[in-house]
Amino acid sequence: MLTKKQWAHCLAEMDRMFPDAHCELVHDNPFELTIATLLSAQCTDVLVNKVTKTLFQKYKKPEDYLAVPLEELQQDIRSIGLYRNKAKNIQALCERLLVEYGGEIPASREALVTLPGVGRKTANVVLSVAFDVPALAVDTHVERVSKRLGLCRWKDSVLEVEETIMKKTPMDKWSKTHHQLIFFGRYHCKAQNPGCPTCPLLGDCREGQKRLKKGLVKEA
DNA sequence: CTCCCGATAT
DNA sequence: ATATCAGGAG
Repeated sequence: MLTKKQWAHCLAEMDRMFPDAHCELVHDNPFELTIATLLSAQCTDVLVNKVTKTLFQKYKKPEDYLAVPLEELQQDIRSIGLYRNKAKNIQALCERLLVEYGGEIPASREALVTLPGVGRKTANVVLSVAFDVPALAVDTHVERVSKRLGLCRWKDSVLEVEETIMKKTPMDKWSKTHHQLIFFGRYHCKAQNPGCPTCPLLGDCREGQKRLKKGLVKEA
């Protein structure tokens, strides 16, 4: 497992690698961010942004998503994948927003996770990005990077990963660290062919050291 | 645990 | 051909 000193070094290096890490889901308000994050499940944010560019011109408010047949909304987001579940969740979400929350996205995790299609990860994204509430969303990148580094255990659940990172990171850096871990996972420590040969974190990385001993890390 | 699912990279 | 992508629900 990473020591405190090693994690501090990782944070410093990621600061150098990705000083402007940020949310790459294009949005103008909490409602749009919630829709975009819901759509982003098992899909690249590039594809999500391509769809929401036109989607957010057609649908501005919850009422707009409920004014069309389900099949029409499905077609509008078809290229995203998982489009039947997502379209159904969006309409159910909008219905609940109008009935329970005056058409606005609630700013508490307890309320957010009760919304259709919104789990803990999406709730944490909305909380931290839209409402500036301390939270740390663990997505596929954050989970993979944390486990490769040895920041947490391989067997940890996403909730355990979240708790571990929060415990080991100052609260005022949760949001920045969250986005830096995503950028690091997306652009450097990729799922396929991780960039170990040029990685500034190789010396601290559990998986990287293992690969090094196996001769899998060739010099750049 | 399985299912949902199209687009893209490898 | 196969793996992966800002997951969530049953």
